[in-house]
Amino acid sequence: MSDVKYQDVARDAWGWMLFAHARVLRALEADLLEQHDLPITWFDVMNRIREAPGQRLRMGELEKASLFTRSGLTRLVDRIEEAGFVRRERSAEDRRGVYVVMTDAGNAKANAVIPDHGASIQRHFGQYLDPEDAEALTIAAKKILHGEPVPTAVPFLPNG
Amino acid sequence: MSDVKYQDVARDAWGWMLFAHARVLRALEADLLEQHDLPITWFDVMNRIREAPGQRLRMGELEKASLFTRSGLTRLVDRIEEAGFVRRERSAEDRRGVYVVMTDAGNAKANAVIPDHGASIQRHFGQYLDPEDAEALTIAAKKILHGEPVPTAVPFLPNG
DNA sequence: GGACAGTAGTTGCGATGTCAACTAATGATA
DNA sequence: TATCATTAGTTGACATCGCAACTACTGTCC
Repeated sequence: MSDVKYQDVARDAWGWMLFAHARVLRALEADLLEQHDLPITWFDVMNRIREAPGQRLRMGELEKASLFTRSGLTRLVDRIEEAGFVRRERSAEDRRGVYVVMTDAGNAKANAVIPDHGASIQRHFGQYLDPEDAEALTIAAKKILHGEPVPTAVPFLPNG
Repeated sequence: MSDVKYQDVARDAWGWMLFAHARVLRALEADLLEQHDLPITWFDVMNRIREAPGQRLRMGELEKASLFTRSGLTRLVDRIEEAGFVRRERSAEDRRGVYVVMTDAGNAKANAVIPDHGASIQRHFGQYLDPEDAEALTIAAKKILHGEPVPTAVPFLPNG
């Protein structure tokens, strides 16, 4: 197989991946909003904080885990905080820093949402894949991310 | 393998796919903007029009191919038109309708961009995948899109 | 041929995200 | 301790996108 042809294979894969990604994401967003009135970006941020030790995370760490920009996160956390699902705490050690912390209301909300969201992923994504397909997809994605920093836990929504 | 475990496999795959998607898309966008001062959304729309018979496409067809909403496309086409890469022509048969048509400047721009964009895809995506990985990814993506309408040609950027 | 449902596309408004500039705190250097 | 580069996070200005409402045109039904 020539180099040119291989490039075509890769380019095709990228195109199809993009299309599939967009369709699934839209469906998941719609489900979450309809069933729980929760934007998927909020849910993603909340899950990352829940996964962190002490259920709290600095803005900078959230940025690395979420692929949002810092300023985008500031505003996103503003909204989630206003809804009462997280709160900000100034860091004692470094007074520039802020911890974003889960609230009880936030944890309750997340616990209510997670089963339905898992079902949504199954319905719009997993249902169509054999286990080998899913494994292959995971392997390919990890290769693409190669040396770059990746989330420690598997995300529900890495990029908002 | 239990159902629960299989759901986890699928959910993991979705998470990793999302992360990989976001990273690659950001890199491609940045390259295209830096090398050719062209937003990737513009490039995507232009390519879809180029692929269409007569290098022209109705707004509604563009909507199906791009996963943008109609109103989003109206404004996106506004901007591309203002830059001179496409133009609108009212349909003769149906005077409600509009064709978006490539201009010479638009074709020249696309021709200049395509090789570099292909190289970007290779650099940020294809480089890390064996041919089998890329094939598996394509197969999985097609399965996910199952019965839904899909683009006739493989897109560079399906979802803007 | 007049009413009216349906279709094509645009527009007003609001929501969300980015970039660059900013404030505030830290830490190293002298 | 004064200076200054660096880091954490926020804010202002702006761009983009979606939903719902709108205009304009088509085609059908009576």
